[in-house]
Amino acid sequence: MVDTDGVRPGPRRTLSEEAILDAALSLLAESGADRVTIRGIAARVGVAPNGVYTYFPDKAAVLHGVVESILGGVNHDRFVDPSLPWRDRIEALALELRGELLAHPGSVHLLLADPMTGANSRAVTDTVLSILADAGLPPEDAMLASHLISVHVLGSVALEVADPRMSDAEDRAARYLWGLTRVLDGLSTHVGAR
Amino acid sequence: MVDTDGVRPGPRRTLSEEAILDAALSLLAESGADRVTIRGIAARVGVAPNGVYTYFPDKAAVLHGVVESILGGVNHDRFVDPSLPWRDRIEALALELRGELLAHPGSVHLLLADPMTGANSRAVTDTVLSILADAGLPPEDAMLASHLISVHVLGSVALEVADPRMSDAEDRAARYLWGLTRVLDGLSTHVGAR
DNA sequence: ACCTGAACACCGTTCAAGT
DNA sequence: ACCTGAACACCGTTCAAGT
Repeated sequence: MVDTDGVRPGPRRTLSEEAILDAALSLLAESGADRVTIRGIAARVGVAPNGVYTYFPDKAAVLHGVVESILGGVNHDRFVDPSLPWRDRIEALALELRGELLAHPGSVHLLLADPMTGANSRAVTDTVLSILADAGLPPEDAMLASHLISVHVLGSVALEVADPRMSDAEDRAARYLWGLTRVLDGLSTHVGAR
Repeated sequence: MVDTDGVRPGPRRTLSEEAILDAALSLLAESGADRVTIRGIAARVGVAPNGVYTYFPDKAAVLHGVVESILGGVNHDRFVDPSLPWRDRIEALALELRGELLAHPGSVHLLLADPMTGANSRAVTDTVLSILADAGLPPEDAMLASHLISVHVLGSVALEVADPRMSDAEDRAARYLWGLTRVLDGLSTHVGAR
């Protein structure tokens, strides 16, 4: 899950990349995105503030690792079965991603600010692209459709996290699905007219 | 445009809410969202760092004002003509909003983090709702559709600003329109099936 | 190679004081 | 009422030093 190549024993390596990311994730879950701080992480893993820089070059790299770690929790096997209708597969993946992002409030904003440049991010995109290819979309349209789905997932969750006005969780889930259905309808029309 | 009620003369009011917001906007345009700083604004308008707090209670209020100021630049008159096809009107408004947001890089993230709680934000939403009502959508569906369109506009621009991989501006605009067309197709299907 | 103490250049915000 | 100086409690990051 986590990139750990280049790790060679030095004098007492008390930590690991993963330990730092775990600390960052728990900070994210407990206190929100703006409390994910190099100094907070260092305190949680029991090291001086600058000790973190042995494992990551800067804060952006840590946040990148956090995003990758979250996206690593997605199990792709459940969406690759090509015998299922492509819309059901996209819908299931979109629901899974929403759940993963909502489980870590603040992670959406990290993804929106530093998008899609990691191995696990690409893996999700590749899964979407393969489903769309199964649906009969030519590669160029599949790219556009994949981007559209990313926009919907990330945009929806970002607004959902930020806006406390719609208090009922079930209503928010229904709204998410309603929008996703419109998007998939629009894509279906395009597939039918290809 | 800017909320200026409650302004009464005191001993030498050297500034105004608007002057502070203008400073914030220029900072946003020049240096990006994370450089929009209370201290930076204060320096630009020639006041001590805490002088800003005479005009705004905290930084969040300043950012809120910035968002409102940006959204105040949208001229709604061009989208209210009900004789035009509703899809064209939504499309024109969505393009206008994208332009406004791209003109101030970083503003999207402000909107995604503090959404829709100001007068100008509501004005944009109301315009969308009235267009959708003209299209024949019942109020409940119009709310869902309006939210879907917000998600698309904000999500698209956020990813566009953050991701420098697609370098050609024309390609990015085409991608935006492609996605918007799918969304509007999905809504058209729903309108037709009502 | 790894970790630390100390420092640098920043933040947002508060508070007492001056006018 | 408005503005300031000073301070508080933070940031990310660097650098020289210790092991």
